[in-house]
Amino acid sequence: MNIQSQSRKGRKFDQVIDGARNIFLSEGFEGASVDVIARQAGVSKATLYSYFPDKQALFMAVLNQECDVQRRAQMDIEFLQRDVRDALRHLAYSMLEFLMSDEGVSIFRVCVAEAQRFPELGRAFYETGPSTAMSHVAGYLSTPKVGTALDIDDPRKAADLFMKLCRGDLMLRRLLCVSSQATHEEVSEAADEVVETFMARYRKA
Amino acid sequence: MNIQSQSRKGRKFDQVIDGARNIFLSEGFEGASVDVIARQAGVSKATLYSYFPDKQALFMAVLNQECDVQRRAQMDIEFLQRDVRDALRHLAYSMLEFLMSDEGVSIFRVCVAEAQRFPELGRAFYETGPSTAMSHVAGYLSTPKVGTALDIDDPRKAADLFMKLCRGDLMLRRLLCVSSQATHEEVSEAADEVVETFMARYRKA
DNA sequence: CAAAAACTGAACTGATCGGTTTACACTTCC
DNA sequence: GGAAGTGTAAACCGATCAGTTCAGTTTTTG
Repeated sequence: MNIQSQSRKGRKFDQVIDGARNIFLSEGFEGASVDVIARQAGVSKATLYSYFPDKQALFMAVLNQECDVQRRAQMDIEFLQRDVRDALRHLAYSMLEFLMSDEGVSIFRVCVAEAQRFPELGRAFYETGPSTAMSHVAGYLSTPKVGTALDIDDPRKAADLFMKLCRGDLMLRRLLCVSSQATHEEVSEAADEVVETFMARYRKA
Repeated sequence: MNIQSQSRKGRKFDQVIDGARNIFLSEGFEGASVDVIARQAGVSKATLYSYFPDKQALFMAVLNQECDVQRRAQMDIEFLQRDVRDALRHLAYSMLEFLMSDEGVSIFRVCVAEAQRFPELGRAFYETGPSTAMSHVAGYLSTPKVGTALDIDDPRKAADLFMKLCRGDLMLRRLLCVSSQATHEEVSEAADEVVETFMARYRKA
């Protein structure tokens, strides 16, 4: 796929990352064995170790890439044009869709689990994920258009509220494997509730 | 301490549980070695295995006990008497104090991390922890006294909102080891914000 | 086509894992 | 004081772990 990585790092680099992601995200760091990763990647263990000095480096490489994915998956631009309520609804919906997806849940789970063991990891995840998402939301909430509809004094605090509203019981149940993937209806309903509460908090006096 | 467990299960039962809790909560299931647990507990490995058939049973025993602690740590009763705003503030503060404590963070971290590997665990934690807490809050929000101050149609949904408001950026940063334990001022300020937003959402029309 | 580079499979190392066994010591209680 | 019950330390087991080595095969490249 990636020409640069193929020429610089060998033909099977992407395979290794993909296999490692699958295993790490479902088994965690300690739970994932290098032999299993190599088998899943369709690659010999020697090849794997020609790319990465050790298991920990491979782990960090996988999660750094996942953080980038997360960052790139952020909001489309055209929603800015819409009516404020519609824009917020769209924002809440797409955020919930990501948070509730298999990938979103897995990344979060692993990062929380290993944050103590790998201090850089927790910080990197927080900054590329929740923190930049919050900044984007705060940026949108600072636009004049939003100012005409809502009375927001502290956009960062307001953005924090918006994110909080997205992380409700639905997500908690997902994280703890109490319920499986939510339906689109549930997500949509949750998004409605997010917007309703948010606008109630910041409506013009 | 516990006479029953001493007589039934041997003198060092509580030591084993305590040591195991320390190690499991900081290292996770896979990361914790039985030898280290035994050393931490000040007990021989043979003794440990005379109490528990295997590592997994010990793990579940520790976390079942922790779930009980969590349940018992729930709200005092006398706050019901107060002014609604004060009561909610007290509720938010004590909930935040627990969520942000070393113990609260550790339990949550481990349960999220191992929920996939131990399906019963995630459910048990959810039900003894967040779910019963939410029920208690919902119960309070259904009282006539609250009804005079707020216009709540769906107490469970309102309780979910209340919990959501408690799990904000502050807790996320704690979970991901971005920042260490919060000051009482930060917690107190966060509790104020919880109440303000909650009452704005459900104030009488 | 030939040399260089990438990859393979399998054997291997030394360490650690969960769990068992053994031979011995300390309490407790009749 | 002598069992019976409880705990200990350390050796031990087979399995698995992360990581290395190597002789040989495949792919790329010029």
